[in-house]
Amino acid sequence: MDINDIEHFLRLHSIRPSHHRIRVYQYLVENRNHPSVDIIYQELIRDIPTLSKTTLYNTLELFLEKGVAILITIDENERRYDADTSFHGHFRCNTCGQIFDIRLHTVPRELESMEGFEINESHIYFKGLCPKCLERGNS
Amino acid sequence: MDINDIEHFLRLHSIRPSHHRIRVYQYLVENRNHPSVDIIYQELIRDIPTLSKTTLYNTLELFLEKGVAILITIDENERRYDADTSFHGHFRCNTCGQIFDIRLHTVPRELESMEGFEINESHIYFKGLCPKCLERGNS
DNA sequence: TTATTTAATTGTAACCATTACATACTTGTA
DNA sequence: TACAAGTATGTAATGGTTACAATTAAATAA
Repeated sequence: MDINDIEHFLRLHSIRPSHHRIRVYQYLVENRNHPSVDIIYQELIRDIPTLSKTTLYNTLELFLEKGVAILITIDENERRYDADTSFHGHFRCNTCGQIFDIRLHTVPRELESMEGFEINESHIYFKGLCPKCLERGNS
Repeated sequence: MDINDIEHFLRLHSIRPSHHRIRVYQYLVENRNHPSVDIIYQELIRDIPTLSKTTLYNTLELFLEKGVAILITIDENERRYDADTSFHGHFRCNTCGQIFDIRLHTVPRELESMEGFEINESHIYFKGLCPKCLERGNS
């Protein structure tokens, strides 16, 4: 996704495409690693030495509001973000901490017990051990 | 659930039933409100004036390890606990903050894309507006 | 029961992600 | 160019959680 596309995309979602916002969104799109604020910060600060963490928090909060990113709370300690807003699940390895996307076949429609509720977000989280860490632990 | 039953239950899960542990577990069982640490603390401190928050954190961490409670991370700001360890979903109202249990019919078995993973926990979270807040907002 | 060992609890301080807020800077528009 | 509105910055505060050393309680054996 090139800069112009990102600019256009952000505008489409009524987000003014400032330099920083473009860079943050670009990072999210190109790195599907469900990064924490600190990971994004450490990565971008190398190119944008004046970047502040408050700006990151503001920008990410704006992305959530405008619906171009989602918040993942699978980690108890810090928030993680994902530019893939389509419905999918996540798996976190309890050893290495990595977060994997899980393609979901059966979209949960538990509407029976949820009449009268307005559902805006659905999240499915799995936790356990990823193949690499499993292998490492067995050897 | 009376004190002796709780004591026995904790022992069964290799948890030494100290006074505080019994009280904490009793609170969790009798109050299915998915409390935060602070809520439990405010409630128990009235009866146990010497209770410390560190003890609460230690106790709840032990409960998680031993599998007699689960951690709910549906709230971005604080951890919540549930003595109901059977598989069920949760709904959080974005207005009043209340957390509801959701009975799930279709247990997610997304095993296709998850071969090689060891799954220890599954969580399903919904967020939106509860009936009461919806009604209040419309009037 | 008493002595002894081990485990549980406490209180304080530290930690760290997140937020508040006032200031400074950019950008868009006339 | 000048103005207004929107963005970004840095510092300090907030608040949930953790580390740790000291104290207290519980379990076991003599």
